[in-house]
Amino acid sequence: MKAKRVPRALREQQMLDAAVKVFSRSGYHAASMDEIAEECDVSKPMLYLYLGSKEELFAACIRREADRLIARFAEAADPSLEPGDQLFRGLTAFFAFVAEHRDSWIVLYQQARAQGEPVVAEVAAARAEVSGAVTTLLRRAVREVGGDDVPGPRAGEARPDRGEAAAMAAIITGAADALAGWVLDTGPEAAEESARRLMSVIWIGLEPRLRGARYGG
Amino acid sequence: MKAKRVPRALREQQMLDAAVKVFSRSGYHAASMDEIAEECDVSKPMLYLYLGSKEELFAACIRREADRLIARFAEAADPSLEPGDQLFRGLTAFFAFVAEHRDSWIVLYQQARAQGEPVVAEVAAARAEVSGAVTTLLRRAVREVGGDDVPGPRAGEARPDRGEAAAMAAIITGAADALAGWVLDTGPEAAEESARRLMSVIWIGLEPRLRGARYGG
Amino acid sequence: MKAKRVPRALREQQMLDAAVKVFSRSGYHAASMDEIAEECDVSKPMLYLYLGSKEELFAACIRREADRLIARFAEAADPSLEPGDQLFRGLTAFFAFVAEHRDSWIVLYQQARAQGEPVVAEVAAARAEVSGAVTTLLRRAVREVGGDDVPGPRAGEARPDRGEAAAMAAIITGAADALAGWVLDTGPEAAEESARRLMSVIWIGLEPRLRGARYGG
Amino acid sequence: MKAKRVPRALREQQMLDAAVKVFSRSGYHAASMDEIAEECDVSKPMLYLYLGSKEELFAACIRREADRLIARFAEAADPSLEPGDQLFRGLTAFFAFVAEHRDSWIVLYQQARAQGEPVVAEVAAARAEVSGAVTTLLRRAVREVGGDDVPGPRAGEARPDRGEAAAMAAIITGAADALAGWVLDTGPEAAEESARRLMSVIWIGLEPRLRGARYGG
DNA sequence: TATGAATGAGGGTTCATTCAT
DNA sequence: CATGAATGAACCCTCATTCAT
Repeated sequence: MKAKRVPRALREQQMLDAAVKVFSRSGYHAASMDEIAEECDVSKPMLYLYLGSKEELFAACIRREADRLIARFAEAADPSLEPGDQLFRGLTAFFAFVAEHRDSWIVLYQQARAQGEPVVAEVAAARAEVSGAVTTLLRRAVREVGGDDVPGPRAGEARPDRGEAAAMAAIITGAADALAGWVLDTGPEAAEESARRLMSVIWIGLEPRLRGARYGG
Repeated sequence: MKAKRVPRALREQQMLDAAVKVFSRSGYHAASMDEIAEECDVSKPMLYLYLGSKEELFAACIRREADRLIARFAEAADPSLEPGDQLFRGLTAFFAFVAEHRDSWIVLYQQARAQGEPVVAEVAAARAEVSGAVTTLLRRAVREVGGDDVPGPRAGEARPDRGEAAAMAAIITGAADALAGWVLDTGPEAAEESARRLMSVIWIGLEPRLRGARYGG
Repeated sequence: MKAKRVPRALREQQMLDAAVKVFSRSGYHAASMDEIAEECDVSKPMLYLYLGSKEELFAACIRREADRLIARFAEAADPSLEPGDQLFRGLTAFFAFVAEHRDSWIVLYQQARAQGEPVVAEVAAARAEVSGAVTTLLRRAVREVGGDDVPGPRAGEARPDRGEAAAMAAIITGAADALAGWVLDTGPEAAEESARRLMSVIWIGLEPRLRGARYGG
Repeated sequence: MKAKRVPRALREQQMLDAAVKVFSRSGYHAASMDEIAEECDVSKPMLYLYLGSKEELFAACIRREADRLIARFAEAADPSLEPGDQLFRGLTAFFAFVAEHRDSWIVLYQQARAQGEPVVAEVAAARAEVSGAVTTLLRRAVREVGGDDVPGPRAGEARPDRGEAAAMAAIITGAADALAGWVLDTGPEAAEESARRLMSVIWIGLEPRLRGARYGG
């Protein structure tokens, strides 16, 4: 109860920790500033002094956790590897992150996606960054595999275009997201195992796809 | 002010329509009963008289929309077809539903997943029903493809077990979910096209997978 | 559900019955017109058509039950008896009434006394009528016992004046009231027994009092 | 608008003061939290922050006022006195309390008795404590007067039993209650005068009664 | 005679946010 | 650096009451 003097930088981290915990537990709207303040043993005025407002606080959470996640993914997906391995390692890092930072992931993916208006922007940006990394990876894969420039899929030609890379990235991140949720609900398993599960479904199909193969040929 | 007499059964549908619209726009918590009442030109007491409470109203929305979606999917995924076609038609129906009932889908998938506690159950149930249909489909596919009984993947054997069918269903619905979101953000395209996109990624890989092939050998 | 045509006079009684039941159960404010309408299987508009408003409905209840109670008391307290017997019989009738018409009594005494403003008048009037009967009885007793005219108690003289008769009536009705409540809480006993209990406390003291004896005198 | 800083302990008392005033004026149900908040120049959230809810606020009022009343009574009814004096002094204290704390008494006795369900418990408990004090006093009186053990009144024997002591306590408190109301309605008089009035009716009869005399015996 | 459909108004409760210390 | 005290604004819900049939 007696508030020990704590330097600002540290306090802010404690606040973000508490906020992530509470946001993940109750969702953005249902979470209350009282709850968060209590969780980190600080009075509400401090919260406002340091983080500005509920919305800004939430945005700060999103930013910090997204940065952490992206760092993990980027670090693992060494660009010197070939695309398949890159993706596999990246996904492994992702599942490891989810297991370690359960709350962070819940806020990023489950809670955040939903809200109306004010909050959406932050999360959309964070998510875009993540799937942007995957998109980049896929584009490189296409180039390496196919060689020449890539026309759209609609015109009858086979190889995927830029837009389609984004669609695939959406599919992959969505699938990873869902699988992470499934693992969290079902019981833990090694991050590598989850990554392999996912790769087994998508990559075997994705590789030929990158060469132009399509379902319904 | 208006007070046009409308029979109960009809009014309830109007109310659900309005509620779906508002919930999809603002999310469960941010949506207010006033907003919903205004949206369907009815006073709040009528909402409460017919639908009971905000929570019950939300549950009724979820139920109605989930039933619609499941009906569409089930109707399309004719069990007499072979598994690949079944899934393709089912997904096509799904994407068509999302395009037609944008709000319904948003409530079911985007808004619903997030909330803390009270609402989650309804949505979880609805989602379970959907991915349950896919799981069933995959199990049948495994049987048809593999012939004999199916051991687990952890023990070193190759073919996916029952739990893994659920994981795959999660992956597929998650991927479909994400792709639907991408289509909604990016601009419309034919439902068949989206389904083909998705099948191109997952089915080409899934079929060998059903026979026991795995990534990373 | 199908409303059988019922003549107005009868319906009104049914409504009052239901209202008494509900008012006694929940109190004036907490009772809702819906509850009452449902209790007597009639639609709310009928309630309003016949009884006017919640307040009027309550007043009608009070009036009817108070009249019943007063009739019982008056009938029993035969003025040809001597005062002690008169009171004893009156009280016996009162306790019998309470036992038979539990709800009526609760509304009259427990619920009714409390409310703020609008309702109070009706109840005050009814109660005044009851204790008025007792006051009359006591005045006659004083006359019979004492003979001559009665000065006030403040001037040093002994015999009770008119005001004091009212005070005594208040004491007696209050005591009867409390004892009735006690009996209701504790378990039933014969009305005569209750009356005797009460008389044993008050009358033995009251009789000398009527002659001018006082405590601390 | 005002926002004068007042320490919590004090504010709580102000709130209880205001609440007692308003509850006594309008009754539990009819009283609104807005009214109470306005009465003590505080915003509603403060009320809720400090006292929890309307029900808890009411309970707190009851508790505080009941404690005050009981303290007054107990302090006056010095157990070293003989029973009659004890009761006389206790009643005097009671009537003094009623005159001084009109609202408190109204809440305790008039308003509180009535309500449906939630509130009843608190008041019942408080009232039980009061008449418990009287019961104790009567029991001691019985012992002092009668000497030996006390059988029930139903079996033909004369002296009152334990249950009957409670009945008598109910009678006495009910009578005091009623007389207090009468005094409040009629105009003030000295507390001693009221107590003497009441003793004159009940004690002269009660004393013989304690020895076994009965009406109609 | 009888009712399903409808509402204005208000009550209890909570929340994000800010002073004054 | 830190907080207890305070509030405007909403939100969910319910009620007494009335049309239109």
